Amino acid sequence: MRMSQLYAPTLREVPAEAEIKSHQYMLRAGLMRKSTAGIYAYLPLGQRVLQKVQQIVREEMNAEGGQELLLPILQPAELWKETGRWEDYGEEMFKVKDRHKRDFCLGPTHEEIITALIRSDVRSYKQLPLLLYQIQNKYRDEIRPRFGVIRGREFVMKDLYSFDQDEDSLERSYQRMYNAYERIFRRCGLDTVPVEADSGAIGGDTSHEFMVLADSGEAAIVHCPACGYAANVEKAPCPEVPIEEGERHSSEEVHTPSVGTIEEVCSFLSVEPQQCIKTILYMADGKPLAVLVRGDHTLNELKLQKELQCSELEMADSHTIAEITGAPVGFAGPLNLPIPIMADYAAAAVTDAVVGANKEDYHVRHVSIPKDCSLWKTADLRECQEGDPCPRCGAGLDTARGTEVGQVFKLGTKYSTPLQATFLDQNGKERPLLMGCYGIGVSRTMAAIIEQHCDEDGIIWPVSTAPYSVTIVPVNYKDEKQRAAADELYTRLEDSGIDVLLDDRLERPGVKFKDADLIGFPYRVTIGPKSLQENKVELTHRASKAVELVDIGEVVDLLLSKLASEQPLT
RNA sequence: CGGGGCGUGGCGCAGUUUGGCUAGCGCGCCUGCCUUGGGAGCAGGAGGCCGGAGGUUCAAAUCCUCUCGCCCCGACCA
Repeated sequence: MRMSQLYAPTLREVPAEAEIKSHQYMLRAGLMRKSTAGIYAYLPLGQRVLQKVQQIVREEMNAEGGQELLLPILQPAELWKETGRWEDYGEEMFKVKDRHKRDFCLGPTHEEIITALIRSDVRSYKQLPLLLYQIQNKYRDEIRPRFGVIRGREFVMKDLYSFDQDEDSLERSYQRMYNAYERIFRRCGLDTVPVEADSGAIGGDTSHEFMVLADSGEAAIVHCPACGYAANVEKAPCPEVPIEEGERHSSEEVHTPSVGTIEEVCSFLSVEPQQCIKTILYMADGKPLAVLVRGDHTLNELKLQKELQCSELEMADSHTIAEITGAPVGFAGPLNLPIPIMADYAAAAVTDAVVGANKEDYHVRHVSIPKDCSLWKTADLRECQEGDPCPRCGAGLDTARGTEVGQVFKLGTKYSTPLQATFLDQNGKERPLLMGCYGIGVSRTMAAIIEQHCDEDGIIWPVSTAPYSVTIVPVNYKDEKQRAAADELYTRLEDSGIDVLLDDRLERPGVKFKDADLIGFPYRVTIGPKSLQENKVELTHRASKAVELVDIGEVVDLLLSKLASEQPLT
């Protein structure tokens, strides 16, 4: 490809809307443009990268026996109603109506549609295991699209669905995918960490997320430096805390005028946050409930929801809080509350606590939660945090942030049962299929690669995902000698199968160098007047900035070997 | 949805508080000259219903009302 023909509009200035590097560079390097919030058009360079990532995904999926197919994006509501997810997915689903007023959605994922597809055609254990996948656009009406393509409303995703006859077989499918994911991300040049994860709206029991560690990441994870355990904070369990016999104080009400938050209470009463108890009121399936968490802890709604087994859970509004506690927000407490009280293990063990008094501008101190409160139940309800004991080995956990690029789930029969996807086993007995699903956010992966591979000048593509591996930059394309050398080298590189871009623009060299660095081609061949007299060209490695003078006749072979050695083997 | 902010040529912004002449600046774009090893220089030029709709006024980018969009923080998620 010739740069003069390529539609790659680069920007000198950083678009105001882009906060993080990957977003800025994707816009500046001309990889994509925004259409509307969370929706992007991919320009030729971006599309090439996307295709490279997809190709890696394809190869690894195929290597594990996956078969690619293409599924509808526009999906009928009926299927989603059968699994209950028409409601469960809620506001996040793009819903549309056709001219007959029938309900459809733009598929946020494809479990329903693929299960419905295979249920009529898969009848026997002899057809199993079956691994089917698709790479296509998915739609989620995110509350807040963010970070460019990292959290878009339209995005490219690969999903593979596995169908097995028993748990052992499902476990094998799961392992194959897990291993394939490690290979895929390695080939993309990504450093990922697999973490134990909650399965959220997709469902199922076992799940791992593949995280790219980044400060800009939206997910918080904990990991153990001692044994290697790693999990999403939503998932990591916190231990039960033994209740110790503390010194018995008699509780007393204290006047705490307009002292609402934990910080205010602590400084006002000179106590530590560990001694304060947050009383949070929730509505679970319409019924009120109070939850106690220690002041230095964060409630984990996922854990709470699981413990309650409710389908709808939301914090009570200020009106409800006032009605139940008799006090404005900020003064709720567990004493004499007319609703069930659940306590996190750690909160339930506090024997000298400060709690809200259910009375405006009053708190109560020296409260023993185990003795003075009538708790309905105690459970693990808080988010794991730095320093908490590792659930496997007990060592102190570290925290980090990450962007999720892939997730694998064992779904079991969550979809096959309601959708009646069954097969006949060896004994002629009808059984539901055991399913797994395995997603990779392809467009998000592209952004994650940039996050991990960039510097002040721009992107530094790994060879495996670079839009072009090599760019040829003649310092002055008007100069006949340089032009002839550039053209010839361009042809030879193309002939040898290298993705090469010739910057034949009549721009000044600085402009071309800047663009080359910004777009991030792994190698740049500079053809300049001085070295050309000795039949040499400069070969610059984008990542290391190392420059070597190479005999023009040897460039192709040298590049071929360099490119090959940089592609991670599988 | 709650809180904050922003909509002015392709990009980045000024002008809005305190209404007033042909609405500016930098970058990019076009033409010519010149230049060619890190986003050159000179000259000329194109391009803007000031997000939209109402209103106030002799006069609105500027004031008022409504509306649409975008960005950031939070609650949700791959």
